Amino acid sequence: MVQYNETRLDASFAALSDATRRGVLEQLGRADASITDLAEKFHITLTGMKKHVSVLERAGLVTTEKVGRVRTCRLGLRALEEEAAWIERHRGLWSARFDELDKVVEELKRKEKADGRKKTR
Amino acid sequence: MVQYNETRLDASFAALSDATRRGVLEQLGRADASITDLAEKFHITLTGMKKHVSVLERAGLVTTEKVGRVRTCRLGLRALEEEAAWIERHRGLWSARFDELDKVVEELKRKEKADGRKKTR
DNA sequence: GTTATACTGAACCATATGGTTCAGTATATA
DNA sequence: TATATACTGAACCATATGGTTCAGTATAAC
Repeated sequence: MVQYNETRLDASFAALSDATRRGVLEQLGRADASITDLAEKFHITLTGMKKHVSVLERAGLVTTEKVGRVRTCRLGLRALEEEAAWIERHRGLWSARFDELDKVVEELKRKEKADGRKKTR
Repeated sequence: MVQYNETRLDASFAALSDATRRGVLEQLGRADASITDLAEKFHITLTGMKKHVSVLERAGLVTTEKVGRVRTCRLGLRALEEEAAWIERHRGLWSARFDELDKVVEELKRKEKADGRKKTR
């Protein structure tokens, strides 16, 4: 019954798939920054950085506020919760699946041993 | 000192940014499946599904094995560990950052109150 | 009032993505 | 051996991405 916003997951995983944008998030984790700050830090044009920030903003990972001529970027409040939930849920499925396989293997081993007489745990 | 494989993170977050591929992972969490199985399940062509599976495979999230004419897909062993680690690490930064802001706010409140005479914790 | 700063938007470019169709190849099945 | 199945690869299409340049607008500083 876990309900994910598929569209937002699309947007945020896509946002995370770029090293520059992950870097920006990391940076904003340390301090708020203007578009200019970020553009300089990552050696791309202002316009280029603006685009990255827009992507992060659309994904809800960053919020921005313009005061005077400066747009300040900060981490979004929502912050990776949904993404973490999705991944954790699937890590669960994953390991359940592997445990299951393990059990089958165990069972096979057990039977093999039993056939060879001795019963082991 | 945490070292991520940036290229792989790129690939796997990109792989996760598509709802069909997330569905495939979910499906493979329940049972292994052939390309045909998956293509039918998601109502796209064989060729289309093949591409999705290739993307997941390149990201290391899925492994496949061809026996006879059937290619069986299963979850990769690596399974989201790096992605989970990245996200968890940054959730940490995130909340540290917000705690910090909270502290500043607390401090401001405290001062305000102190100015109004009474000192509160 | 002029100039410098900080951003914004449009347009362009090369490449990638998600999908298709069509034409194979390889392997089972009858 | 003939036929059906399961995949594979090439080619195409529309749209998106990550980047640029260039031409603005708005605000601050002199």
